[in-house]
Amino acid sequence: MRILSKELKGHVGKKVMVQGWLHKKRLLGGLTFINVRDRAGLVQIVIKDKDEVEKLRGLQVGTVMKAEGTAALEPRSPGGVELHDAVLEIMVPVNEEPPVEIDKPLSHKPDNLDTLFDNRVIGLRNLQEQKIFKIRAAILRYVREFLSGQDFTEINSPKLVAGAAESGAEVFKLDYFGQEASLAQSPQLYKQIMVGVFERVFEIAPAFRAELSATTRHVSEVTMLDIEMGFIESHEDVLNMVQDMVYYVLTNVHKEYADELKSLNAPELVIGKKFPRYTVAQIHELYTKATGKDTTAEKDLIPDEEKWICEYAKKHDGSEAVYATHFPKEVHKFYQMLNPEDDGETVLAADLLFRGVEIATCPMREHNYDKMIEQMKSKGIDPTHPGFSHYLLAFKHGLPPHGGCGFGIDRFTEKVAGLNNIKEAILFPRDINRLTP
RNA sequence: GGGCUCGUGGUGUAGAGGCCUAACAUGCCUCCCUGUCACGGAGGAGAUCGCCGGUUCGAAUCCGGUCGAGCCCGCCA
Repeated sequence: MRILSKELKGHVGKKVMVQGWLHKKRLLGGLTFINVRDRAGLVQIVIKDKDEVEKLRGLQVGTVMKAEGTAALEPRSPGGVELHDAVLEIMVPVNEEPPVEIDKPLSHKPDNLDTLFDNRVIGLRNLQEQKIFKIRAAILRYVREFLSGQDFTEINSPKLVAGAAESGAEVFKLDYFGQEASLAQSPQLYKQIMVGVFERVFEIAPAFRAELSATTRHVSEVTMLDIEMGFIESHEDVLNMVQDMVYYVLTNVHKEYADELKSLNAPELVIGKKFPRYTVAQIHELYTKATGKDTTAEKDLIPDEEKWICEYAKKHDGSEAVYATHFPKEVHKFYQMLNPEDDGETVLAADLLFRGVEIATCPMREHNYDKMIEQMKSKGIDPTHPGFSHYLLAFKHGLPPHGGCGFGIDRFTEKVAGLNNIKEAILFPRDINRLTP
């Protein structure tokens, strides 16, 4: 029976068998140490028998192998336990040396990202790379845990959709059996429709953006966490729900993956249960005063302001997460609710910023059918388009006040792990000039 | 779409007109080594310096073009 590297200490003195990939060889003459990697980590195997060592001659890192030996307590061993008197069996010999090294950190310098991704298939076996994606998986696990605990139902909406675009982003067009279709750039319309079914829904899925953006925070295929919640009393309910979720995820991930985050040089987490909130106008004002660069005429936040306000909130409020609220109506989407408190000058939408980038947009939706039609028309959108007619049907037949968020999992993982480029947090990133591997 | 920057063995870097017959680290190969954990030691293979053209007695190095990549802005999330 196979046991895992982490289970070795429970079998001290017993004969055990491990399987995994050859990770490292250290030949000291009469004594050989090898590390074998399995899904739980590394196991050190000590070999004295010359014939056993000889089995590894010419074989490279990545060789799939089996080792049977005695688990022995050994304080000089990395994990305190190691395998002695091992008999090796090569399951899949590997003769080619790996294109990148897997036992020391790979370069994440901007100039080397191309090589990093070209060699991604093997590079992901690197223990440091693995940590990033273990953390990403934990983020998703805690998101699901939190939302399930709040009675949200996880849904899957179609990614092949009829032409219409629900936001300003460019879409990938494709031929759908002769009909014009596109890849979904957001599940926005479907998650709102599903509020009419389950009240509270969320989806974790790819969204496709055909923007010609080449920055450290844009990719063509993103993983979005989309949440929508019905029967809210105010925009505050949305902001609080997302805030509580982010707090839950961050604190748990930092507890479970403290060692990994440290070894990735991720920054210390600075956060409280309540995230500070600043209006867009306040941010413009504070930024202009602090930097001398006048942004008060801007509608949206400029990237440098997003960075700046996060630094400010970290120092001033002890929080690396901060809400930018009260976006001017000029940047609003037709499905977002205008703020009744200022006659619709601003929109009930807020951006969640974390460590300098926008992580999520958290608006309240317009749920009144007639107002929706009106807002669509004012944005030049045809409500009778097949991409919208079904959507509007849900409103006609009753949607409660609702709101939610579109939350970028890739950006969030990037920032949690202390990375500098969204692509480093994606297994196989897609951007304007990368479609492989 | 606009601006700026970078392409040197598999990988990461140094070299910035002649010292380059291109250096260092790591990885790989051979040998030595019984507690390594970035093992150590000795030796070896591996790059026409992205590509094309130009300037020059002489180009990895300067210039032009081209291809590839990165970063910022815009757009967007």
